[in-house]
Amino acid sequence: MSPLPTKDRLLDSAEQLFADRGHAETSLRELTQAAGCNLAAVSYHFGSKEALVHAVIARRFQPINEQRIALLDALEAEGEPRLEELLRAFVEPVLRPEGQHPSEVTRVCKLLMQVATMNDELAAEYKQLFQTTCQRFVPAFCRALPDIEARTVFWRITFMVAVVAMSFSERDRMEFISGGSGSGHDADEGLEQMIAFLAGGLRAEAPGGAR
Amino acid sequence: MSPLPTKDRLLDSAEQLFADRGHAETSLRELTQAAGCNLAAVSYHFGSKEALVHAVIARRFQPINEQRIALLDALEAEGEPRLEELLRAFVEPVLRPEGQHPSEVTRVCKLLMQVATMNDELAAEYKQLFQTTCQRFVPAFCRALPDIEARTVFWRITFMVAVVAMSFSERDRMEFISGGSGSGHDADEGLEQMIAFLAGGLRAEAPGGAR
DNA sequence: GCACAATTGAAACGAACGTTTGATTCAAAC
DNA sequence: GTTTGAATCAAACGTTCGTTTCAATTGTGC
Repeated sequence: MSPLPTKDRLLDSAEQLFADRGHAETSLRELTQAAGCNLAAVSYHFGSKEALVHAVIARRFQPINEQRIALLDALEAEGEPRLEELLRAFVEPVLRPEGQHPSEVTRVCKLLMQVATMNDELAAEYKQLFQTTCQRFVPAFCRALPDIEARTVFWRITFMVAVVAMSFSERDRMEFISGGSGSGHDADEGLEQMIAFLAGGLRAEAPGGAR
Repeated sequence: MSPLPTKDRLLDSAEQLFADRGHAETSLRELTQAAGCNLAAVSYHFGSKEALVHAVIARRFQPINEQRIALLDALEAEGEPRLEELLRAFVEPVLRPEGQHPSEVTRVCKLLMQVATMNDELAAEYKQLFQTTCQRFVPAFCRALPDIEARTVFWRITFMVAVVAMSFSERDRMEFISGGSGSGHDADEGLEQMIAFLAGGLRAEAPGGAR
């Protein structure tokens, strides 16, 4: 009937439900029912609900950051990367992850948002998954923007993180914004639009000069 | 002892706790204890926990959007506003709300994020609070960016919304990004940095041309 | 065919949840 | 001084939660 083992079905159902309504509002009973397995399977395979949450998050975020680092390595092997190349290496693993269906992008971005919103002691553990990415990309962005002082670059990377995490966390936000006349369902177009937007923002005239 | 009436103390404590860990993970027992009142006070003054959540959100978001519309009215009374002026009218009510302590900015942005993450049928009700703002600002941004086609402007407004809602939702994100060497605790500087970044992104060369 | 470990199943556990109840307090109106 | 209505309180309600238990089932090496 179900080709996947119980552990994977649990991860899949949990990801879906956690992204849709948050882990706090998802009970193990509806989760295990969606996965087609017994309630006790969560304790058996993961130990606790909290451990399942962690497994769901790590399963998605680790590959994203590994892919980011790999792309950055490839870029830096050929010299100093241009800003747009850096942006592509940073954004593409989220918006066009390898071997993954585009319909999963919204789900992953919802998880990203929820982790960013967390304030528990748990959150620190999840955010550590992004530490290496930060340590590698922040200096690279600074080098790609030599005319902009570091403090301004830090601000703008903060803004960039918000764009990457939140823009695709809801399929219909662009439809709401445009009043129904435009929908942002094309992930490839969204990627190019996002890179262009971020490049413009990162390279913008420093505040004070622009007024 | 406590100068504020129970209803207001409940709203204040609820806002604080909802922002910190989310409404689903906040029990009415700890909430009423923080507010220094009885457990039944929530039912008495609001009817239900859900109604309290709604009251907390509406109390912050309604003034923000009213202030946005008022600023936009003032701008358009003097002709066609420039892009930076539009941005200021859109961002300032969030980052520098009138008669409010700057320490509350983070709290409000956390609420903004959580509403953006919601997928319940409730969420639609909350997002309706932003409908008028959308209907007024989106055409204004399109007029301020005559060289950029509407579809691209819609994408970029989506990105802008992410920046405004999420960038200040955590006090220490910039510190994490900068590796500890920079902190984004100055709301005034953040406002100017954000406007400059958004202006650059909104005016950027259209995707495809920039490659 | 048998022993054995891994996995699944139904049922129950205590704890915590949102809500309701009914008595009590308290200040203003008459 | 009495009445009245709003506000607060402690206590209990039924439900749902995550977790545990232990028997039943399954698959595998011998």
